[in-house]
Amino acid sequence: MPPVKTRPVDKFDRRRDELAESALLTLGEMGYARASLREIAGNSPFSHGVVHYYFQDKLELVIYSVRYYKARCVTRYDAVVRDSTTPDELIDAFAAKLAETIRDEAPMHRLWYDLRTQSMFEDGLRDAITEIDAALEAMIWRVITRYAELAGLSPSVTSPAAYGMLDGLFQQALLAWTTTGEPVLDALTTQVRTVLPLLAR
Amino acid sequence: MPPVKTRPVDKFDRRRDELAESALLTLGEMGYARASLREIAGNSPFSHGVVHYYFQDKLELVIYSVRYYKARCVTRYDAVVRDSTTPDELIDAFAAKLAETIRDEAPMHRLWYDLRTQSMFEDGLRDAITEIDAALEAMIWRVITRYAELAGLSPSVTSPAAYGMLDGLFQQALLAWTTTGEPVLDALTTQVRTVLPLLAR
DNA sequence: AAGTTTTCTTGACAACTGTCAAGAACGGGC
DNA sequence: GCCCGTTCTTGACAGTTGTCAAGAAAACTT
Repeated sequence: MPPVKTRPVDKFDRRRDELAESALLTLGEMGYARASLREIAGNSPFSHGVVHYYFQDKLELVIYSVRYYKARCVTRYDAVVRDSTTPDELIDAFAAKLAETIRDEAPMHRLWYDLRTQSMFEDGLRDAITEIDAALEAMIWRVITRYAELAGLSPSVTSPAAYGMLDGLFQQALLAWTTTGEPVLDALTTQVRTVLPLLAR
Repeated sequence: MPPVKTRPVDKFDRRRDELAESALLTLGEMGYARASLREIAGNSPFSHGVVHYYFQDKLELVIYSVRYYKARCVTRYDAVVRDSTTPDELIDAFAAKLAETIRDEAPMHRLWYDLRTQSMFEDGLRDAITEIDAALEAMIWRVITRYAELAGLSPSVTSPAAYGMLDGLFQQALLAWTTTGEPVLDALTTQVRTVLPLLAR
């Protein structure tokens, strides 16, 4: 029974985070299906058996890991929303951040899409994925409403629709990035500059 | 050496199609990673060993199968494009077809998204996926340009952008469909009615 | 009807998977 | 020093995987 209350409670949690960080490396490189626990542990300071000391099974590790990552993610554009003072400034900053995160964190993003897709096949993933997806939608909606506000307009689409469309563009860019590389990021930037104004009237 | 030229050339191809059809059943139900060749063969009139008589390996079977399915797919909206005489008629027919295919072929669609995502991890899938994706984009573009034409307008976004956005909405609806069921299709229909007019001006 | 080629099944292979139990190593309190 | 709970490693388990070879069955040719 690992999670006893003796000693610092977070010592245990800190190891979980450490495991999660290693797991994300491997998961982002190989994807959910091909990333075995031995491979994950191999890219960590620990041996493969330790996983079951800190997590009940592989699924719990994966869910914990993606939650651990996405927790930092959902505030990615908050500074942009806060600091922009004109519609165009917001668009440019938003588009730049989108491109930046594809460049810097592509493995994490493709892992996210992998897990989200797997959740259509595997029930155990569904709840966590649904929850994170809702947080991402809210994150995008903050950008949209702020844009509309700065432009003196109001959104022309619902929150889910705005998220769906922008997520589609982002995913498309991510896909192209893994094959084509850098140039697609300019295309993404251009697309966002064209599309965002359509989402408020 | 199976593919010899003796006898009807298509006898061989016909079996491949039959295998593909069975494979699609299992792949659509379990996803790419969890659908084993034994399971695939189990849902077919054949035994597991026959796969390697008609295909070099699992990847070739999967690629052949998804190509086999998508070949029928990329013309799905052509009748809509051809027969619609007003912008609103086109939108309604298009939205209805989108909802219909989610209802009727959800397993095939989630398989498609599964494979497209896996192509970011597995090089062997990349080429086939890229090719199919381009065909899907072209299919959507025919809808968009026809809509603009009927409305006496011209598209306000590029072909990739239009595909990315609509694909995002579709994927979102598919995801919600597997958890929520029927009601999400109305939402999709509404979204398309809102969004399509934004794509021409 | 016999022979030949195509088609399919069976059974095996090596590798890999998640899981778990037994015990070693480590840590701090006496 | 010793003890005891926590932490980690090692090695094994049962099951699954893609692949392939040997040969049975079927189809076709002559």
